[in-house]
Amino acid sequence: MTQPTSPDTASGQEALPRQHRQYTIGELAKMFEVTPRTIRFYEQEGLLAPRREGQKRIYREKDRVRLKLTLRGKRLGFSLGEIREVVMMYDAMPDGNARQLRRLLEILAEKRANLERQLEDIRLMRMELDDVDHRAREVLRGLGHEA
Amino acid sequence: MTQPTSPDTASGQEALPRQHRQYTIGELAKMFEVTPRTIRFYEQEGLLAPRREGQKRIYREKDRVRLKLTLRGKRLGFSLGEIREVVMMYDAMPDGNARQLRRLLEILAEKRANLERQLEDIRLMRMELDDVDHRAREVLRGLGHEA
DNA sequence: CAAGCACTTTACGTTAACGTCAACCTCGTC
DNA sequence: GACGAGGTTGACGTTAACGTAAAGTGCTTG
Repeated sequence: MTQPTSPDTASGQEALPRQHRQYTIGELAKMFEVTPRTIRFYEQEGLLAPRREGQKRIYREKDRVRLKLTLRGKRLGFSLGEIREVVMMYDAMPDGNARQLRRLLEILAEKRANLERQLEDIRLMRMELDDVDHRAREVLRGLGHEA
Repeated sequence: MTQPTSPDTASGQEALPRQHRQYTIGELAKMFEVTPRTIRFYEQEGLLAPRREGQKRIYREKDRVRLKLTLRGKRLGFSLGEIREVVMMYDAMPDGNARQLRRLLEILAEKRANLERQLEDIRLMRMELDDVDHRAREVLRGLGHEA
């Protein structure tokens, strides 16, 4: 278990304004607790596009943020394809045509609806966990009082 | 698109107290918008254990609830294995020994932590969606004013 | 009774998201 | 100059969660 650098307070070189900070694939990997393989895979899937220095990949702040968003999306159960849809359209926005933008708004509405349902699911599951928890504690109390 | 019966207001035979209501695999499938194959698979994975009437599976209220919880868990990104852990321990509770119960409480704590992180993720992603949404609308407004 | 429908089991196929391994560069350093 | 610690590109393996197809059972309906 090598201590991963906090992905948001990333320092290492303290004095560097994180704006210009660059990362190797291994650094990013440790930072987010994924493997380099995963990061390369995301690139292959069109989610990242780091610059190259010779053969090596060089990640900049923007790439780090993308990776962060990607992983957050994954934790929420979105597929890489879905994540790509939003992330890429976001990038293409400034010069996007109206149809593209409207399509983007549609997608966003979908995602949002999805999130709302998840919120409700979480609320319900919390209540159920509470319930199970209470019962379990009561049974435990009972066991304590006998034999 | 065959209208699925609402899984919570399930009626069909109006006058039956849902306590004793029984379901075929197809009914449950439509109700929750999954395929029979999925339901059989969940059984094979130890998440359901319907009674048999001859060869056919007969689902009772308890089974329906289990399926509902299972699907909710899935929407929250839990694996079938994780879901089974909780659901099975819940069932084993009344006669569970102390070690089992403590283990259950541990698992519940884990799940809960997971949910809390998801809540935070949702909060953050909402903000980002809001952001992208605003930008997109502004760009659209801009396009409207020219050409 | 034949047809059709819903159910059954068995078994192989598929997809997403990586893991794993081989074979290769390239740098700093001992 | 050998070496270890990083990096690189293939290419094949793996797992979860089903899909799909084949072949059979059982009811009930024209």
